[in-house]
Amino acid sequence: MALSFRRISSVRSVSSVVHLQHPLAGPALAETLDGGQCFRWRLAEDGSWQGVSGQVAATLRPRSPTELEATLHAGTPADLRAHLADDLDWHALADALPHRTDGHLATCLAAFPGLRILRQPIGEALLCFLCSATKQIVQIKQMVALLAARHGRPLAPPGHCHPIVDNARGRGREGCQLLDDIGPGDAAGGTPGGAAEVHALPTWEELAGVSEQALRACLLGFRARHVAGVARFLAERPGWLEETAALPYAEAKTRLVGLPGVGEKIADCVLLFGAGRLEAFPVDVWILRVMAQRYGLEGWRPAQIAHFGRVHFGPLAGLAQQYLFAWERQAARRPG
DNA sequence: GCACAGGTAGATT
DNA sequence: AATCTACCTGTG
Repeated sequence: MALSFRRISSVRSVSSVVHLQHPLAGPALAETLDGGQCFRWRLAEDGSWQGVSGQVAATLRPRSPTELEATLHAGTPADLRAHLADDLDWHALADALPHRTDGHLATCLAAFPGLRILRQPIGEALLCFLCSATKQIVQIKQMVALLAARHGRPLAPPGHCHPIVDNARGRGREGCQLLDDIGPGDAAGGTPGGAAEVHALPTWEELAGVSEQALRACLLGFRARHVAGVARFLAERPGWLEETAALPYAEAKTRLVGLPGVGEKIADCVLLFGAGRLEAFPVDVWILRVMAQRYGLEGWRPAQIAHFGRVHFGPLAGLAQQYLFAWERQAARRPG
């Protein structure tokens, strides 16, 4: 199979080495896990990546461009493999973008070789991007962490929280400050002082039972009304999201845009990150800036930019968007 | 104190 | 159909 898991510890252990079929390292790894396409991965102080998606909770340690040491706190290797979308050749996909005739795109590709679009459960993508409206990534992560800690189901029993890693003494402790830790100064909702449990994001069924006030308490602000509205809508329509994910792109997008709080941009994010539709081309303020400043499309409106993107970048426009976004964020962090 | 943040929806021109 | 504006709230 694409990606094999070789156990490196005892029978009960959850630690494995993930052999990637396609290289994922350096800036591409960081940008894939923490570049605004998902909001539950974070870089720990020891250099490991800790994250949750669906039923997966994992700590990843890069060993080589094609090897990740993966400690699974919850979920299966197959789940992790699917989340990382290692069955697709992301270098080949990037090479299929029009970088030979687009110098700026070529620059972005060279800066983040191997950048991926992760596969997230569509319901989680919808929830996260409903929270994203006019918020910075740090704050979206905060909201999502609170939603999981207060309203999500525990993913692993408390005793399961210390991974056994037998090739080093006592390493693995850091796996425990995982995920539901929401930073200093945030008293409520957490497990006081003790080892944090790993929680999944609440399902939409679970969210239907959460009051708008409780959602606001998770720092959602006006987005709480949108989340509550979507929860009410979906509660009466089991399978609606999954059916939507299976529809052709245009039809799926039309359905999503009908949800409260979901416009063109969020619908495209849900389809790109939650339904594997690489043709979806979300147009946000960053992309608007990129197109104005680097493609000379000053004054174009979002709908025009979206059309340009689909035509210019083609069926993998969403991947191009992620590269452009990554480059622009890096430029913003390090001017000059 | 004030603008701004990976937007959306409803009102106004 | 293009252009405002309110909507929440943490951060600089």
